[in-house]
Amino acid sequence: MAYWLMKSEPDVFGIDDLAARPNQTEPWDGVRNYQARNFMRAMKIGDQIFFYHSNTATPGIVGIAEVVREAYPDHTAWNPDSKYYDPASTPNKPRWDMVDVRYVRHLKRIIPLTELKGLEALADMPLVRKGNRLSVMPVSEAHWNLILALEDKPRT
DNA sequence: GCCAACGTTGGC
DNA sequence: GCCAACGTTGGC
Repeated sequence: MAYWLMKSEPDVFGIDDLAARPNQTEPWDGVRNYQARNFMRAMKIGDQIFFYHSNTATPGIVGIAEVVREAYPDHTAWNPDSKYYDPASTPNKPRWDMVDVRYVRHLKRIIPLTELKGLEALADMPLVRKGNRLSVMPVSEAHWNLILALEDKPRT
């Protein structure tokens, strides 16, 4: 089993929105970056995901989700009315994929980006590197466990 | 709202 | 294939 981190803007679709969906499940559509898409293609059912809130007052990891359907074509790319429309993608030759993710739980507290940046052990995590804009990224098992342990610790 | 960093596009 | 211009991300 692998671990991932996926970013979303809470004003658009936050973890509370995921928890409120039927079956607490939602297709992760709208990814229009090749690197992020390729990571989604590598996801397997049961993989665990850190749900990250970006573009908000306190960006950080807020909860956990899991993969319940592996990569399949993102049909929003074919819809001219969608803000994710990409005329280069067609049903015969889909360019973009998505996965379905299901809510698992909120973390006991938000783990803010500022706190993650302060941890030497996470220095090589793409998330904390300057200028990183990847919206989907792998998380090593060591990092996953380290970050999970933070939710029971008071902020340092 | 600003703007640094980065990915993509398209002219040549 | 290069690279300038442009658009987007996302922290602050």
